[in-house]
Amino acid sequence: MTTESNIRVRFAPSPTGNLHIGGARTAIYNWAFAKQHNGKFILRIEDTDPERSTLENTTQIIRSLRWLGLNWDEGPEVGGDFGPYQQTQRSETYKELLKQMMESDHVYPCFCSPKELNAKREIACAAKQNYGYDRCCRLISTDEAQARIAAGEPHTWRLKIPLNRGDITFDDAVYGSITVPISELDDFIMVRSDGTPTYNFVVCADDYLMQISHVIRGDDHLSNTPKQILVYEALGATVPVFAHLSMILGSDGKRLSKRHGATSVEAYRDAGYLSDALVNYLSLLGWAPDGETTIFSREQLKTAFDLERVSKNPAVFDANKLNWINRDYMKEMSAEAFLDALAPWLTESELLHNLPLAPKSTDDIYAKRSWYLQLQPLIVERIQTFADAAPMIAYLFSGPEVTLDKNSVEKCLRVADANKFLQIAIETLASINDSKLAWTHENIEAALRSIPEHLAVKPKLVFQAIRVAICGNMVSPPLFESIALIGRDFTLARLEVAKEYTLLA
RNA sequence: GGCCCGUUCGUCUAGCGGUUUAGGACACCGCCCUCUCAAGGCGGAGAUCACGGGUUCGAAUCCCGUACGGGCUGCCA
Repeated sequence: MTTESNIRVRFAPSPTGNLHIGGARTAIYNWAFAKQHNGKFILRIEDTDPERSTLENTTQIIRSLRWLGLNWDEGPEVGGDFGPYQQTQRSETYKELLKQMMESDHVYPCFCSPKELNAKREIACAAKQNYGYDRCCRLISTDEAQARIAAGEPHTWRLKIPLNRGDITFDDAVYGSITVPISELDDFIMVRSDGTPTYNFVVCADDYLMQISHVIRGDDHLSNTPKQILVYEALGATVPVFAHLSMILGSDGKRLSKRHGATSVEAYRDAGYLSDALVNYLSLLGWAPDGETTIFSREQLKTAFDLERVSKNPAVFDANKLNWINRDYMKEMSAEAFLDALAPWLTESELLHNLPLAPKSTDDIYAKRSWYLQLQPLIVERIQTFADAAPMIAYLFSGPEVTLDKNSVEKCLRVADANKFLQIAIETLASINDSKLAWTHENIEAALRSIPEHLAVKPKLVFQAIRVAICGNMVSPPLFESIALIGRDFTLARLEVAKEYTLLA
C-alpha cells in the first residue's frame, strides 16, 4: 500500500512553442520527485499570453509528455480536484483573488499608459539609472482612484510592495539560500488594462490554489521568485519550496535554439530515438545518481533522484552520448520489443518502398515474424537510432538483384580471382541443398569457409567479393546471417549477376 | 547600468576540508578480437579544479575580490 503524501508538484508549460528538451527535463525531474514521494504530478497549461499561445502547441506538448511516459495525476485529459488546469479557463478565480487583494489593500490601480511608462524607462536607461516603476499611482487617493475607474479610465493593477518588509530570502532546493533586497523590486503589474492577469500573478495564484508544495522549474524564473514570494504573501498563502534548474545549452555553449538542430521532443521521436533512452539521457543533464552510473531505469530514477544533487551550472546537450545511450537501450530490448519498435521504420521507409520484398504493412511483418525477429542482432550494434535501420538492411529486400556500390565493385570484384571465388561460392552454396543441409547461417558459414581454406588465400579476399555480390557493398551487416535471410535462390542469383562485374577470368 | 546566479578533462559529471598522483561516462587515439563495418575486451591521451587573494597544520571543497558566462530588470512566460 502506498502512503499518500502532501507533495504536489507541477509542470506548467506555456504553449507558445512545442515541448523542447529543456522543458522535458524539467518535466522529468518534477515527475521523478513526485513519484519518489508518493506525491502528485500535475500538468497545468499556462496560456495567459493570447498572442503566442496556440492549441496546436498544447496538443503537441501533451502528446510529447505521453510519449515520454510522464503521466500526470491531475491536469488536462485526466481532470482532478483543483481544475480547470488551463489558465485561460480560470479567469473567474483570478478575478476573485484580485478582489480579495483589493480589499486587503495589497494592490492598487495604476493609470499610467504604456507610452508614459516606456518614456520613463527610456529616460532611466539613457541616464544609466536603475529603472523601476516610480509608484506615482500609489499616491492617488482611494476616492480619486474609484472615481477614475468609474469614469472608465484604463488602468492596470499593481502589487503594493510592503516597503517595510525587509529583504527577501528563500532557500532554493538547488541553489541554496538566496537573498534579494526589497528595494530591487518594483510594484509590478498583476492585472493588465484589459483585465487579464499576468504571469507573476497567475503562477502564484494557481500554485497556491492547487496546493503545490514544490515549484521545480527553469532558472530563468529564479529572478522572478522574490516577486512571487510577495504575491504569495499578499494572497495569504504558504510559500512553496522552490527548486530552480539550469538551462540546457547547444554545443556552442549558447542557449538551445533552432540552429542547433533538433530541439523538440518530437524531433527526437521522429529521428528514431527510444523515449526511455531520451528520458535517461535528459535526466543525466544536470544530475547524476553518483559518479559511476550512466544507465538507469525510470524506477531507479524515481528512487535515486535528489533535488539537492541537481547541478547549478548549465549543461551542454551532447548528441553523441544520447546516441550511445539509445543504442544501449536498443541492445537491451527483447527481440519482440525491438521488432515492434522497428516495424514502422520499415513499413514507412521511402527507401524500402520500391523494393520487391519490403514489408508494406505490419501484417507483412507479422506473416514472417520469425524472419524479422532475426534482424535485431544483425543491425542493433550498427545503428544509433531506428532511422538508421532501413538503409542498413535495404539489400535484404531487393530480391534476385541488388544495387552494387561502384566503389565496392572496384575494390572487391574487379580484382584477381574474384570471378573464381564467386563461381566456387555458387557451387558450394548449391551443395548445401544437395546434401540436404538446412539453409542456416551456421551451415552457410561452414561451407563458405572451406573456400579460402582450399584455395589457401586470405578469407577476407573471398568473403569481401561475396559480400559485395550479396549485399551490394563492402560494408554490411554479417555476411552469413545475411545470406541465410536472403535465401538460397536470391543468393545464387545475386552471385551470378555479380560475376558480370568481375574481371574476365 | 542595477540585482541575482554560475565557473572540475572537448562534453556530461563524481567530489561536500585530509582516504585524490582529482574518479566515471561519451567522444578521441592505440592494441586485441574479426568475413567488412560495428559491437566487445584491454590500454592511452586528456582538468595547473576560471583567475587572484585570504581562513586553515591542510582547500577543487570555506570566505572575499576579479574576469568571463547566463538570467531578470515588459500591460512575455
